[in-house]
Amino acid sequence: MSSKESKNFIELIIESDLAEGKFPEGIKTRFPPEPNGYLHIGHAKSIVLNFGLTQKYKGTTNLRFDDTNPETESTEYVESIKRDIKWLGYDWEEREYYTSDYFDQLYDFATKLIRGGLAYVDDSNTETIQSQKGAVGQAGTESPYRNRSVEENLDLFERMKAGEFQEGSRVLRAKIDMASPNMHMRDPVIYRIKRMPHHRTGSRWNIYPMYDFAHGQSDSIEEITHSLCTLEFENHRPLYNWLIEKLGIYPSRQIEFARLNLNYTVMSKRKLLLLVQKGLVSGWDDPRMPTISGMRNRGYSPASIRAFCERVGIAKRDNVIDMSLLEFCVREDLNKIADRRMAVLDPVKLIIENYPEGQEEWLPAENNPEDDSAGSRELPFSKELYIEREDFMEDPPKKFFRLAPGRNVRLKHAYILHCTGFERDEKGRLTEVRATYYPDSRSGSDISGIKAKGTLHWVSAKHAAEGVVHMYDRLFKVPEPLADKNVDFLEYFNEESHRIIKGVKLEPSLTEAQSLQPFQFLRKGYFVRNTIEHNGLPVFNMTVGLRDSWKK
RNA sequence: AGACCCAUGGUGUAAUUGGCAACACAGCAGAUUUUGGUUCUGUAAUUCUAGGUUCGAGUCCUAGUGGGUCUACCA
Repeated sequence: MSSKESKNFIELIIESDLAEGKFPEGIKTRFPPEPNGYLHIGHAKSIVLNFGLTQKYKGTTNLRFDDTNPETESTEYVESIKRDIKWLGYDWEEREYYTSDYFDQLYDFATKLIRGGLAYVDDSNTETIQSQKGAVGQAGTESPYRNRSVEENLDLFERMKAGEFQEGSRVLRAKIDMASPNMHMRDPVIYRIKRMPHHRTGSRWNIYPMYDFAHGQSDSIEEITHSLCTLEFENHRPLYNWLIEKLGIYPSRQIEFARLNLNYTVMSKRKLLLLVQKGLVSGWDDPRMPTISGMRNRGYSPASIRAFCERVGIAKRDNVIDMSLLEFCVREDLNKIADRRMAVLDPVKLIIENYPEGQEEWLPAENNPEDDSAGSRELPFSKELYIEREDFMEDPPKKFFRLAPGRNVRLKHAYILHCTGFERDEKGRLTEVRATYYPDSRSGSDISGIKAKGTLHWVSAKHAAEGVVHMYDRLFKVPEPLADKNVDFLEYFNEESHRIIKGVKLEPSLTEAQSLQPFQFLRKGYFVRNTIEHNGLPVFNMTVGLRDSWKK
């Protein structure tokens, strides 16, 4: 593929493992989402990493739903997650697993710990357990229930499972070290009572394992060789390893990397949820959201997201990626695959004075200059056209290449024009531009010898289709809305992040566009057909603008 | 201020593991262009600080500084 052969630290670890002959059967990774929300670009980084690694080296990646908290999880999320992963272009084949499928094994693991004197049932309430936890620089105190007999613990745990106790009345704790400088080792809770139906196991269970007693064990059950997670789990690793060691199960290895942050947006599920709940966005799949579903509606291609995730790299230091890198990746891909079309977003009438009344001709136009196989289409041309309001200036600066009195300009795929005049209404608003055309300057057969500095896009007034365009901008007004802990990030919400433009003039072929089909609107940017219409009119979402090196 | 982790141009990520600090994005300048797009060329800008080891340190050691994570019956 590319010539750069630089490896990230995880690849280095894997290569060294492989060199030692550790995994003759190949490596195994997993992508372990909790089905309690939608996937975002940060998850995409993890998906691309996990699946990418097993594609590059030999191996397999499991999809595992980490569903140990029935309170927040649902099959609706399971479905959306599966859809997003597939859309990104990854296939977990038959390896679709659920932590809830391991509940029996996990229960056995817990009893094994109890029998080994390494876990105990604690009758203390939440507050007591919290206060006994101690503080960062100071040891905790041991629970009075810490030294119950194995028999009593077994009996109590069995009855917790049987549903004999109320929620919150008892927990199972690992017996480790209340004085450990690592808070996670101070007798962590590993099972809690929850009388609540689970999306897969129904009401079969009254107790559910905690993350620390489910994730690592599931990795082990699946014989995951490299369990990749984000930095905040670094402090959990000693516990992860302790449990594997005491249980004597497959030694999966946890490796942490820095999560993805993007400027001008937020990445946490909780904060994204807040935007939805406050009605600041239309939903999880709003095109402004950094969710996979939002980006899909925005028109980002799977290939561009994958390319982006590969370019950001994998390391352990906190990072904030420039939105411009994402936009670059999107343009890079769309430039190659998006058919060109013409659409006038802010139309003003252009009259070609010397073009015969009633005449029309159909001009050939290539669909994509970057791809000959994309073919061409025909564009209707006539005496009255629409051009972009901003493409005319009465008194232009020297570097303005567009229409102005007395100036020439090329109409893309058509003729060269000479601007002869314009009209404004009483409020000074431009209502019409007038010009003459050079009949022998037609694109492809230009023998006029006239040169024009600029080229404009246009749409024939008579043939134009009407449409609606949704313009999008960054979600927040500042690069790092979370940087100042004294300011609520919602205060930085960009009220102008969504703008609806009506009365857009579209070239006729655009009415046949497929839902989510990407286009480049010439000189404007990349757009996709929205999945829904607006009063019967086609709607297009702006994905990203074209790079614009014309600064005034 | 207990433990753990991190520190390389504006932003990210590399550096054959101790041997001339590079790649991408962004910026700037120019060429090409029937999209002010694409493409191409050029350009500026980098090893947190102080010691130490070494012929040689971005890399190893010590201390400091700065930042992150951790005290949920969430994951």
